[in-house]
Parts: sequence; structure tokens; C-alpha cells
Amino acid sequence: MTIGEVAARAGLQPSAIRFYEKAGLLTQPARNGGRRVYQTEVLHQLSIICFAKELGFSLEEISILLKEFPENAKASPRWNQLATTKIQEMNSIVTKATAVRNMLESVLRCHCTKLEDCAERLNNSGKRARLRQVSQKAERGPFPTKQT
Amino acid sequence: MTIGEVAARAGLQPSAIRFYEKAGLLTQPARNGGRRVYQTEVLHQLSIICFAKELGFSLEEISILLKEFPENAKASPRWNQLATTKIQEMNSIVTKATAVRNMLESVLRCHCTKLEDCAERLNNSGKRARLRQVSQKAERGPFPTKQT
DNA sequence: CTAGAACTTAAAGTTAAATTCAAGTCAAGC
DNA sequence: GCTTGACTTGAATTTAACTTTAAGTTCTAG
Repeated sequence: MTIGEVAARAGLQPSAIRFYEKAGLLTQPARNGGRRVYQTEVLHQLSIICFAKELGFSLEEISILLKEFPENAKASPRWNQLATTKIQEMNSIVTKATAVRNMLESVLRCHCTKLEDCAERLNNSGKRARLRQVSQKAERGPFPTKQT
Repeated sequence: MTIGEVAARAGLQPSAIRFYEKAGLLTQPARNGGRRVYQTEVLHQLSIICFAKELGFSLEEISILLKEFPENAKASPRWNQLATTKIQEMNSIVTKATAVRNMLESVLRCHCTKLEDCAERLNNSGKRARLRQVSQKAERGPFPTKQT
């Protein structure tokens, strides 16, 4: 497959794929006359990358998770550290996302007049577990909003 | 309170508070000799902003949620639309974050040799709900990772 | 009264994750 | 043989959310 085909199938831009390659998330593919030639396996790798990205993993983190994946969990302290941190973050995300969903649902259903009241209640129960700062375009953010 | 006091109490930089003001998330405070003078209420507003930010809401979205909060839920189509979209995003986040957590936990515990296999299983069960693209510094991403 | 801390603004810089651009190469069809 | 579309590279630009800087003002302590 050419890079254009891979991009189309993965729902990405060719430039993104080159970018991932340069960032070390993808291994260098074979070349034919200078052009990249991909195996179908790359689609699988890209789906993993996209999945992690959607959850707010930075490319650097994905790189660590992919490249240092331990044969034996004890082998890579860096991998273990990141995984442990990420587990905590995932738990935090679940807690907060659930709280926000409940808040929005209750506001859509009832006729509150003070968003602040709801937010405060939530805020007091779910303190301090920061999500990554998403700086995305509408289509790109780390969270599912717009994904700028 | 001065901006410095507010910042210290809210755990933010004064520059962030000025930035939020310019972005329309905070109303213009009173001035004393050109300097901003805040009421304690601003701390409450900032806590709401920070909470939403942690969940991956962009400042623009927060602005909509705050400024168009409906007296009556039917009053603002834009608000309703955003809230509905966000509820879906929150559900998607919960699903994905749970899957990732389970994957990382199982990998930490067992001795898998193929991260890809786990990821594929997960990916197939939780398709397509994009989180916002987080483009933060290590400390600034929209997701909870590093929050620089 | 004055030194210095804390404030003011506007403008420029930072970071991540790409995209876009410029200039050029290659391969397929006519 | 040439045009065209897809590709190549590296460099510059983009966006969000701030921070930093520069140049100047004001409040406070001594």
C-alpha cells in the first residue's frame, strides 16, 4: 500500500503518518523508488495509536508504551511507571466524566437556575486528578469534544 | 482581593486569570487605580472553569456552557446541543478509559508478550468516539497526564 | 520620599500535534 | 515523450491555552 492508501483506510492524513514515523511511533517502511510501501499490519498499529490518542495519551507516552513494552513486566521501570500513572489517570477520568455526564443530564432534565451549584457539588466530591490539557482544534482535542 | 491573591487561592497564575477574562470566561472585575479588585465569588467561578477544563472542555465550550446556561433548558439550542454532545462524549470516555485501565492492569499483572493483541480487543469493542485532541505541554494537556 | 513588590498592557514566545507549503521526484496513461 | 497526480523532503505555519517579556504604573513599607 502507498501512504495515501494507508491514510485513507486509517482515516488520517498522509502527513500525520509521516509525522508518526518521524516521532518513532511507526517503524520505517520499505521504499520503492523513494516512496513508502506499507504492509497491512500498519493499519493495526495506527488503530492502536489512534485509540490511545483518543484517551489523551501524548505521542511521547504512546511511544514509550509501544517501544518499551515489557516481555516481562519487571523489565522496564519506565513502562511500569507510566502504566501505573495512566491507570490512575483513567480512574480519575472515569470519575470525572461520570460526574459531568450526570450533571449535564440532570440539567437537561430539570430546571435548575444555577450551574454553579451543581458544579460545586461535583467539584467537592471529585477533587484533583488532572486531565491532560487538551489543546485541540474542534477535531483535535484530547477529549472527545471537538477534535479540532 | 488582588489578582495575585486570587491566583494563589485558585492555584493558578495571574496571567491565566487575565487570559480567562479576555476570553470572556470571567466578567471584568472592578478596578482600583487600574488594578483588578475581585470578590470571593470569583474563586467559585474559577473552580468551575478548572473542573470543566480537567474534563477536556475547551475554553470556548466552557464559555458557551457558562454564558448560555439556560433558565429553561429549552431556551438555548446551542447549549442543549453542546450538553447532549458532551454527554455522549463522557459516556465514550468512560468506556474507553475503563478499557485502557483494564488493559494496563492486566498487562502489569500478567506476562503478555503482545500489546497489540490486547489493544485490538479493546479497540473492537469501543469504536469511534473521539476525545478532544489534547495539545498541551507536558503540564498542559487536556487530559490528566501531566498538566504542566 | 523612595525602594521594591505587585500590578498594568500588548506583544511575542512556548508546546504538541499536525498541516501546509515549496520545490522537486516518480510512475502511469495517453 | 510528456502531462498529471501522488509522492518526497524540510521548513514554516497553525491552534489552544497559556506564559514570558518589555515597558511602564501603583501600592506599601520603611
